[in-house]
Amino acid sequence: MEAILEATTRILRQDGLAAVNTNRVAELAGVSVGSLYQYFPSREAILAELVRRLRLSMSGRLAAASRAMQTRPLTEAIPVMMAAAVHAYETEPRLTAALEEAEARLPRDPDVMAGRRAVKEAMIACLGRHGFTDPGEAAMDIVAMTRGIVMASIAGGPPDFASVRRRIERAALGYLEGCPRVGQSPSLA
Amino acid sequence: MEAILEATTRILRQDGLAAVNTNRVAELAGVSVGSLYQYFPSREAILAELVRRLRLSMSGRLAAASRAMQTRPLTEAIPVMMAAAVHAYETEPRLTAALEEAEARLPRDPDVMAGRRAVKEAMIACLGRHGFTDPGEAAMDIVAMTRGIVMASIAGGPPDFASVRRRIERAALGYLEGCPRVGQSPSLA
Amino acid sequence: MEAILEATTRILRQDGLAAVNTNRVAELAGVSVGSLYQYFPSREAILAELVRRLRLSMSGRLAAASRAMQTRPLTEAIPVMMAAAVHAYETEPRLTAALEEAEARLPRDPDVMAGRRAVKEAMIACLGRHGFTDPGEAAMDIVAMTRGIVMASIAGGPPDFASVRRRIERAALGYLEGCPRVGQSPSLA
Amino acid sequence: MEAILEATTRILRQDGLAAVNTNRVAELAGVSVGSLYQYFPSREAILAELVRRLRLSMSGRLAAASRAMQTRPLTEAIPVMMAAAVHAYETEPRLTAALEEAEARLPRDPDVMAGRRAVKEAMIACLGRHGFTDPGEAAMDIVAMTRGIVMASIAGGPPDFASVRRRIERAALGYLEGCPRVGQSPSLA
DNA sequence: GATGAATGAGGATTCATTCAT
DNA sequence: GATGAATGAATCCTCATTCAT
Repeated sequence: MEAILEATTRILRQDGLAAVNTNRVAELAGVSVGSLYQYFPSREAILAELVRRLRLSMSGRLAAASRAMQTRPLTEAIPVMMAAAVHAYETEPRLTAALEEAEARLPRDPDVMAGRRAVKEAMIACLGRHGFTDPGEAAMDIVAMTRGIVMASIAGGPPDFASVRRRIERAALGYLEGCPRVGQSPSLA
Repeated sequence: MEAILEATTRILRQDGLAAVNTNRVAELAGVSVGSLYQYFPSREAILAELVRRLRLSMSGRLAAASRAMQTRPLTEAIPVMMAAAVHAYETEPRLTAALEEAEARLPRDPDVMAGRRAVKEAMIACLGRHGFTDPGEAAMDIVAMTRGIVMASIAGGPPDFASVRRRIERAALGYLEGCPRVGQSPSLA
Repeated sequence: MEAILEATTRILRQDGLAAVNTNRVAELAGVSVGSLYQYFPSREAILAELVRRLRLSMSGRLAAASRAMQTRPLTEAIPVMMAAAVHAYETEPRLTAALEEAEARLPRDPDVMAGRRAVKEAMIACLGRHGFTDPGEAAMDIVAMTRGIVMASIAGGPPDFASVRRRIERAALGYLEGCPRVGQSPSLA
Repeated sequence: MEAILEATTRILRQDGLAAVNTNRVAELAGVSVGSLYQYFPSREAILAELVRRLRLSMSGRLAAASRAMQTRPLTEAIPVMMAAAVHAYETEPRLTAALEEAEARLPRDPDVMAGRRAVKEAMIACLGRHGFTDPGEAAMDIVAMTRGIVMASIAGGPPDFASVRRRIERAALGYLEGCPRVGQSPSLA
């Protein structure tokens, strides 16, 4: 079972979503197609599981960052949050992109939705502490901007992730600067 | 020929890229498969043509906006630019998303690349006029952020585009606020 | 009409029988498919006409050689006959091979059969004059051997036709040496 | 797998190469198209395997004949060699012709080339023992003549193979009579 | 007569899934 | 539980032929 997921991961990383077919996965995993179907009811189910794990690890990482930054000023928290958000893209760009592609094709999975929500919650928690009026909207946008910049950066071969992170921080902080807050101090710090 | 493109467009809009197959396109277009292949050498060619048209219209729209805003302050130019950039997503969210997916799968097409470059050039032209040190990077990031926010907004059903546009402007202006400029005035206006 | 045959010939020569399709022929001939079908009822008919012409030219050439050698000894006649038989392969190896392939696929055509018969008759006339008991059989075999050697020689790129001709003469004369004759002289000359 | 080859063989024998298509083969073999593709990667591969087997059996038969005739005079060896060379055409004329046609269309296969070479080598071994100056050329020509006569005999329905063999022997011996040899005796025996 | 757009049956190939062993 | 051979619907594409203009 782990072998099946591992094999799928490898194919996703190397040749993308379209190259994932049950026969190839089974062969690479060293099991038979029959066994594959014993553990997963369908090809989709394998991908769904992988997507679930990705979302879980992402949300876990962001939640941890959010907790760690609980008492820190925004200018310090945002870079840490952004690093957490970008982590998967940075370490596994092709795999992550392929899994996001898979996620888009798959029917809505509750666990995946929960993971996405958790990512947002972590951001919301972080932003809420700093008095933003609509932390949900801001969280969603920041995550979306981040994904946008990272995906575009990846598209042209492996990018300089230091630069990517710097620009993401700039985008996030810039965006937040324009967001309405209750009783805010003039600076974000 | 237009009928074929129209049929493909309809399928793309309704059921996404995976649902586009030559038989269905031909049927919906009211022609035979043979005729389809008389006008397009392959399934890919149909999609390529549609992608090309999308890129062309996008770049045209942005170039026009850039020209129109030539002498205006950034705070006025950015909203106009952003509206132009988002137009396709706003009017045809599912179709546009499907075509972007198609674009990713298709081999690099010179016209499409030119279209993409033109979009960036329009942004660069606009930003360059306001003294940004690296307008290319800023242009790429703003376009990427924009796409990110729009795609995320679309994902959960048809969004309130007025809100989307407002947030995109906020993101773009916020990002630019943090960008290095030569001899810049303290404000963006 | 000649243009159609000419175009077909060109395709046959360059890309072989499988590459002959009505659209390509029409295009290369500079006419429309419709016109093509005005002159020839089917794709096969075009090929049949070409095969017919090949057989006609072959039989004409051999008949002429046979007539010219009417009063000459076999050792002189055979080289001339062989040269005539091989002429088409020598000048148009690819085209001739392609047409023989076509002939094999086509339904028996009376004209083509007549041409084949005429080739045989020319050989028979030549051999009959020299007292062979079964000139028909000998003629058929000599023609067949000739084709065999030529086709095999051609298979490995353009051969040295001087050598090919010499070997064919050797084969033909050697074969005839072993054939029963009525009142034959001990030598073939 | 054997069933697939058997079905293909049957179609080849009955209706020739053009009639071989994967659907028909699968149906006649009593398997699904999917199964066919489990055993053979393509239509060509099926034909290639059949061609390979034909070449193998031909070369095996000729090599055996060559070995058996190692110490016998040419006049005795040639009939045996010719019988071996013609065997496939004699027992399966239509199938053999169809497979040779297939071979011509298929990309060069190393095994098939080896088989062809082996056929020639067997002839060369046999001829070399009798002092022919250029046994390679003679071998090629004799094989080619043989094929030529057999194919032509076959063309007009199933021939009298006793007669065919006799004529092939005559052709081979006659050809060899005219070939240069080192220190040869006046007769071929 | 000429045109060439339209037709659609036919053919090769893929791959998710099943099920007898 | 495991296996992997078998399935066949689905898909892309070709090309001989027709027929309205």
